[in-house]
Amino acid sequence: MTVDHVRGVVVDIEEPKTVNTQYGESDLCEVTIRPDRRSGEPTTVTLWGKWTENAEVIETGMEIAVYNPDEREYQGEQQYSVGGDATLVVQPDFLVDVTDIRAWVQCPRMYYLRKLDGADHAYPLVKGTVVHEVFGDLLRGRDLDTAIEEQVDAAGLDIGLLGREADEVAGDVRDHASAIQGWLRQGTLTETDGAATAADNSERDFSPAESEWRSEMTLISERFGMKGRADAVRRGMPVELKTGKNTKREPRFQDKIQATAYALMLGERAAGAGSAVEAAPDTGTLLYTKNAAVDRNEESGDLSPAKEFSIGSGLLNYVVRTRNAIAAMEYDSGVPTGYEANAKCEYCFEQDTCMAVSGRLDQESKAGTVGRAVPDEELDYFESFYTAIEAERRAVHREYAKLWEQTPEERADNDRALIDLEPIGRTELDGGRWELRATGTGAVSKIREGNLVLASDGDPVTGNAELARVERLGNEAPRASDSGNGNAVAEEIVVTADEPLDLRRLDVYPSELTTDRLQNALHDAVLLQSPEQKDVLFGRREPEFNAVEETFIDNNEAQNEAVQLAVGAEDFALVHGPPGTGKTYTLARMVRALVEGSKTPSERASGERSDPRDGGDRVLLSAFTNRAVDNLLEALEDQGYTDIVRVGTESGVREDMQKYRLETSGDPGECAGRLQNAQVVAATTATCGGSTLQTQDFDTAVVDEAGQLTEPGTLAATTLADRFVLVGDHQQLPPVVQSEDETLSTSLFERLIDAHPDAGVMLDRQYRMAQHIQAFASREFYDGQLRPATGEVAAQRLDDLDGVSTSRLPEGLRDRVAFVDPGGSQVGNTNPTEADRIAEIVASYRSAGVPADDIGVIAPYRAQVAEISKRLPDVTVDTVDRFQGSSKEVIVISFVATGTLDSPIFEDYRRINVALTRAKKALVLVGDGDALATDEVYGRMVEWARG
DNA sequence: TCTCTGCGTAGAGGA
Repeated sequence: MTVDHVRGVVVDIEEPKTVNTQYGESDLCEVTIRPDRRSGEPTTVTLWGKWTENAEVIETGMEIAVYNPDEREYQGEQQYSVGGDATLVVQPDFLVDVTDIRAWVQCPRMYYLRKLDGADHAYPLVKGTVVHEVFGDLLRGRDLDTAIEEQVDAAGLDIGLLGREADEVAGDVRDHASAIQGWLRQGTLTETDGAATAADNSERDFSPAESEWRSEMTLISERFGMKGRADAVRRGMPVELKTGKNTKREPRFQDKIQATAYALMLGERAAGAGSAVEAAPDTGTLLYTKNAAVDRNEESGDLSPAKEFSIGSGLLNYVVRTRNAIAAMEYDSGVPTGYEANAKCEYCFEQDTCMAVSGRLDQESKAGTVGRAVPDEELDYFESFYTAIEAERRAVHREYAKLWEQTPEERADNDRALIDLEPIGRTELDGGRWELRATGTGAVSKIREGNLVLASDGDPVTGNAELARVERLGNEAPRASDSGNGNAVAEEIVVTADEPLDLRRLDVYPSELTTDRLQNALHDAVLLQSPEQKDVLFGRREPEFNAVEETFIDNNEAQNEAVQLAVGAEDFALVHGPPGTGKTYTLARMVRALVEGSKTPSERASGERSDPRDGGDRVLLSAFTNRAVDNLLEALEDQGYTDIVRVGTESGVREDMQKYRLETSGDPGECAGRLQNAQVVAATTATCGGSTLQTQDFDTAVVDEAGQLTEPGTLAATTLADRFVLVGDHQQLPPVVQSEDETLSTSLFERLIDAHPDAGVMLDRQYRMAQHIQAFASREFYDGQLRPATGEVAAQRLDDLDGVSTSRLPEGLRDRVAFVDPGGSQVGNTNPTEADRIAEIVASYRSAGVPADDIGVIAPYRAQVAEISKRLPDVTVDTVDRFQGSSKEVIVISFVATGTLDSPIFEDYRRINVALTRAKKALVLVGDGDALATDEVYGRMVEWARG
């Protein structure tokens, strides 16, 4: 029997050796694996020829897979060898980007520098991007002039930030685009059978046949652990557009490698279970548009920018071996050592960065080093965070595995996808995008409106798949066919995408963007910040403050002190804001004080005031979520401050804050000017880590909800400013971290507040909860220091609401805090009996006159949230995590668990702190009293609630 | 094995 592949964990590797075979001398290396699909008997895999190069980087413990192996039985044992048509894949679960393979081929150092340093804002990049967009438009049959005009307009902000003019860029783009168009016409001519003439191929009727061309194809390979996006595919063959100059006759090697990688993945799609190498297209095309642009201007002969090259098994396997080298190097996810370089450094444009990074990290490098190494504690810090971020990257890679799960059980368990959708239509939108519609089954998934998803015709890996944005996940009335079971709700699903397809499945698109930005923030903070700025981060110096006498808020001492501290801070200030303490109001007041203040803290301390337009701080306002950023803007607006620019995506920014949103398209000077002249810039931390805001700097960064941010996440904002203010509550939810690594789960806010308690102020008066509701949280989480701000706050009750009478409530719900044990039992992550009871409880409050809008239901699991929502369509029902930051008059909490509390969700007590402190006037806990009593803290909570 | 938001995706070029 032959198998299409073997896969397993490496348990032993022999030294490579050279042997004589019937074909002459050959290298071989024997690797022993413990296969994961067999009984666990060790199996020998022999690597032949060039595959032995990979043997040098393979370590025991790594996983390898061999496709189409030569198989033979030797002394009763199955043996496999990699040579001929077989392919070796090292660490198949580590997904390597095609552009990373390209970088590695240039120089392995380049691969690491890209990862650490991120992209800079450079004209060739912006121009290249615009040309690529125009290329895509031409393939979609659009008119050249319109395409250029629109795409240059779309890049307005980037062009403006580089100080360029639209006309100038349009001219440059036209040179490239004309070359493409000329070549496209030429191609159409030679391939159109006889009849066509040059005249027939006028601009007007030129339109590449749909079947022949496919632009911008997303490719994800399970088999090769590789992903990327091809510029275009023509008759199944990859076409890559290069806007750089290449004066050589031959295509550049790294460009060939890039196109070959796409060819390999196209081969995998074509091959089915067969050999991807054999099925791969045999030709690749590289379009060097600058050559043609130069030729045209010089009126020299060759107008064709295209260089074709043949793709053979040698090149395809080289791509796989390079990919393997990267995956193996990433196995221990260590900081690059500096020894990776194997290219010529002499002409390298990254030489300066390369030497600087090596110098800072105290490494040797072939290119040499500059600068002094950062202190040991910083090296340790860098290393531990680098490793932790890479562990997060691994977690993202594991999410990709969901894309190729195929068994019905796996698919049913997959809450990262919406499957079995029924396509109901598509519409072409302005600008060439498509709106795709389908009806869904109402299944529970992580996918939400606004998310970026992979939309497909049913199979996201081998089928037709496109990145898409979820526009609507609306519920409709149940379809007639669903009326029997009563709980399946058909929903209309609307997405937008670049290309049309039959919408049958949506998958969460696992993006490494966050990990990339965290890595960049770490690099910027440790390797680029000045030693003085880093002193306070590494505990070498206490943060300094100037005394500020001015009163900013006159009815709340702690709030006033917080603003004074922030205004007087030379390095940083910390504001600890427990639930309902007016954190957002204080923050807005603080931002106004910073903006109005004079330039230096010492000047501020002496009370001098200069013209706010040129004297005040330039402030960066940031938070982890778009919602938190928009809440801050709302508070600023409420206080009459509107000199704000909000940077972010259209789908991320709340409707009423769109008026502040920075337009990224339009007149370059206007776009850039708006950003550059803004006194207050607001954006999520992820956006702060992006290239747009990297062009900006600020006097003060103010970061809200800082307790929810990882340390590098916070640094993405703080590295853009001279000093920073962190506002948050480390007794509420910590950052969400997917990997086991604990390094990222403590926020910078928490670390600094522990290390420098004097640099922080705790807001201790809360304006939200009745006395009895806040009592438990105050005692358990805030040392009893959290108090109601006024007697009115303390004494508030439901009867205060118009038309509400608690006398109409059942006995057990009349107290401000109640506990209900409905019986029932946990089913998966739901508890239907509890959901029923919660629906009854909510109905009681409704009968007593409480509007639906004043009631909120909180559950630990999404599945239970869905269960309750079905019964209460008019009431806000959500997870604890998503309820953080808001509040309701009445809160009902579902605990789901029965018997024991063994789910990890109950381990972090901060989650219950958040849930309990959402209520203003009434709080009902619904759960299994016995299960809750098994834990000390939950036990005390039940005691308190039973009152 | 539970919580989950971000980001125009990835790639755009320089010598």
